[in-house]
Amino acid sequence: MATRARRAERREEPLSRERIVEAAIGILDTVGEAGLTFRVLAERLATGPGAIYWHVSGKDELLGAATEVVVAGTVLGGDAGASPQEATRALALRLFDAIDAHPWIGTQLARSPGQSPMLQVFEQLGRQVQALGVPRPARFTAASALLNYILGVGGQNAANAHGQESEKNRTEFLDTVAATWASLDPEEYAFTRDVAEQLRDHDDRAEFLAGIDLILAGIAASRDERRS
Amino acid sequence: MATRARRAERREEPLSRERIVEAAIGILDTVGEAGLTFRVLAERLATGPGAIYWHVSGKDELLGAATEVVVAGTVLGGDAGASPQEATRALALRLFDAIDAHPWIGTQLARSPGQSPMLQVFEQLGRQVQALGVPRPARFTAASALLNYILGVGGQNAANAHGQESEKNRTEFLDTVAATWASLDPEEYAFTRDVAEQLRDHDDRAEFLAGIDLILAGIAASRDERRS
DNA sequence: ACCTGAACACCGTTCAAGT
DNA sequence: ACCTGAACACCGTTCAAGT
Repeated sequence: MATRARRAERREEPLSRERIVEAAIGILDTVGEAGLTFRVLAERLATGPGAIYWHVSGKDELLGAATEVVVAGTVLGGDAGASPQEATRALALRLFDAIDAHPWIGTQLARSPGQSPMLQVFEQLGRQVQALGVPRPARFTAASALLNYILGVGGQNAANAHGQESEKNRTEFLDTVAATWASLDPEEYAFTRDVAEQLRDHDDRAEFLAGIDLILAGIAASRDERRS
Repeated sequence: MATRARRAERREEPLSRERIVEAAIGILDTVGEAGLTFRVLAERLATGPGAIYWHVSGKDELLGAATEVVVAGTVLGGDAGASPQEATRALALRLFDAIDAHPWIGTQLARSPGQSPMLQVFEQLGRQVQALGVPRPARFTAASALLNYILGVGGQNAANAHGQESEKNRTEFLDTVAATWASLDPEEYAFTRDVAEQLRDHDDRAEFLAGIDLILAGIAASRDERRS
């Protein structure tokens, strides 16, 4: 019996790059990066592992394609009437939320240097930097600083495996970290101990945004200094 | 014949956590992260894979320990007479160079959230932030911004697999990227195309430092704003 | 053209057996 | 206490064979 006929019987669509990437995203979001296996993916798609290789060259491309889909969906769509500062903050927050919802892109974004997903982010950041009035030679540095900061936070979020959904686990987690920090060697970790207390009512999102604002302030300061 | 006697005959030291971590660093530096295998590591140590598990709980701990050794060696040792700005820049540069020499710590640093290596960096950055005169409640944000930026750049350096040692390959690589950027869709990638030319004489280290300066400028601006 | 699934060449990790 | 190395349970990827 032909494959097509069997699929039709089970009311399944034929295999396609798009369906494969979609299924991969589903697995990544639910089971995490370590859970994405060609065998698991093949099972979910009701086929064998080899079939996937007809549509996708390997795991790297698959992860890249998955990242591209998610990033493309979050990078665009800013408010047209917003100021450059507001637009930058909004873009950064959209990326933060995307990484929060799909922690694996935090790892993946950093791994695709000149690749499409990172370039998409860089492009949008660069446009805002330009709109901020940064002179041409300083734009690359400003956009890169924003990008690298976002990538850094993204990597942290991915590493922290934000899997602990509930708010309770969240505060529990922060309490544990705060307690650990407070118990560090007083001489070796004087600063860390000193700020440990602040960690208990810590809002990742707000903290992320505060970092963006710091860089934006630096951009503004450098720009104004040049003018005078 | 006892193991000890055999080792003595071959003039080998006995296995130890320290020797294992040292050997792992050697492999990581030469063959890269993918080249570090328990079988390869065991061969280099003239033993079986299982022996390593007596001294180290697993691969994660091994990578963590290797990162800790390298980071501990680079985080300390700043000039005592330097200003906080200079000290911050020097610390950041030391980290940049360490990541450049051992690209794998770029990946690894990001993966150890509350772990020792990251905390060591955070602590040193925090001390400089404090020395910069940043008020207490703003210190955490400032230190985090610096840290996340450094982690972001580190991840990029690791991804770019700076393996291409020679200077020639370096400029060749930049030329290729610049050419790729210049050929992007003019509407979709207007900004990236515009800055592509700057990429040809691009100094990673200087660019990294410029980003640090941007954040330092932001920190100074925020601090002074609060004062007035 | 597209799919199947056994097979290959690897992993990290375990563990009975040795010294 | 420490080491050995075969064995286990996985990987990503390939490929002859099918439809």
